[in-house]
Amino acid sequence: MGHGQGQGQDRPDTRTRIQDAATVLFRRNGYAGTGLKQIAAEADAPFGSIYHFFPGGKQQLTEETIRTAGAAYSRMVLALLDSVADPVESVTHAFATAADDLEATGYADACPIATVALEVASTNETLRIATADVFAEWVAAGEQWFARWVPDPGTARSLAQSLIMILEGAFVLSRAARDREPLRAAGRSMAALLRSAIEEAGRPSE
Amino acid sequence: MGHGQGQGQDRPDTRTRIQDAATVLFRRNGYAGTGLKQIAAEADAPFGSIYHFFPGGKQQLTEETIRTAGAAYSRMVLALLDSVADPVESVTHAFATAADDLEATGYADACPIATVALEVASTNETLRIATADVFAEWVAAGEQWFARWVPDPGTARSLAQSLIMILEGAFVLSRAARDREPLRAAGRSMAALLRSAIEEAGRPSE
DNA sequence: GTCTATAACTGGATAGAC
DNA sequence: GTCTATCCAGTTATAGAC
Repeated sequence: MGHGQGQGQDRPDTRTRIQDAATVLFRRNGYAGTGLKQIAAEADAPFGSIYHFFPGGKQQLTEETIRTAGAAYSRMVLALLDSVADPVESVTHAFATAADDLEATGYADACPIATVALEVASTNETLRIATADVFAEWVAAGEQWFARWVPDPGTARSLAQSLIMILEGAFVLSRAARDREPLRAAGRSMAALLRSAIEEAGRPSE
Repeated sequence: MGHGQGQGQDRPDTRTRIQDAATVLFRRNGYAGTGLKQIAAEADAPFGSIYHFFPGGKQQLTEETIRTAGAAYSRMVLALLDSVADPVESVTHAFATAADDLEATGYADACPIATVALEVASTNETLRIATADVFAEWVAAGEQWFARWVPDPGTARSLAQSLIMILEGAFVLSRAARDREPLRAAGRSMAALLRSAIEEAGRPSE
């Protein structure tokens, strides 16, 4: 090993730890509910390091967190959807997994950006656009995924939007009730929606 | 006119103004993002009146706001659903109205409790339960409404949950993008879901 | 019951030592 | 680059005059 960024301990660098801590805290406590001092403590980093790595302060840290966590979440969900061959079973399995994961984390780890998205929608234009960009990427990725089984692009897009929306809404209800049932019901509805769309595509001459 | 609560001006009493202001501000800026001083200013009430009428402070004010606004929103949506005879058209019309209302308010006035619900789900047990109670009442009311057209109670309940979830998720995406399209897509999906359920109920012997 | 002043604390942001 | 001390505006909450 040379010198420089060798840490002896096997942990990420300060900048990464700050961003990871911010991701966790924003997801659980929201934007206004999370303090920079709290982030520094959770990251085990000195307070000043936040402004060293993120000169734009809380807004810059939050924007990078939204975009990074949003992209990571998209990859995670797509990998989950690709782990099952049949599309309807795949959607059902994805919602069931989300329900179990949510319960396993004490109903804390749902969507990484939804709380912040609602908080900033009317209060911070820069962050609002960041959340909008993330959702737009999710819809585009979902549209590509559904296009494998539903030829009409408009239908595929509508299915992708619906999956994201019903998942987001289910997260709200499941977290509030501390109950997996809403997420499971969401999975059943999304499966039904996809099944109908595939059937519809099977008989185009109507 | 006698004496006592005659105000000369025709405006609600102080307590009501405080609660109304809190409803508006929580909906737009969230729980942590709204200060009591801001609420007092918006209500045109002295700061001390908040603690006079709500001795439990911010938490008590928020809890009463969640429950009151939640019940009012439920009545509003049900009245909207009852304004059209055909159930599928009714659902479509309700989502279209929500989309237009959201756009008309600068994408600010969506669900009155969703932002707060996500913020408090992991941080304040009293408020988390208040939001859960409101959502449970919404599901129960929706179940009764769908039961008029779908005999199976489980299906009616699932439809009610799905409507609320897809509406909540659509609010998140529409507010983030400042675009009515997600809410419109949500309306189409919910209409499709209901149509399938009604058809299913029409041929019970399968 | 109305309203003001202030206490006690936490927020984001900055300056500057090392 | 790391870390501490501090500033000032903001928060919730309370005390007490009127």
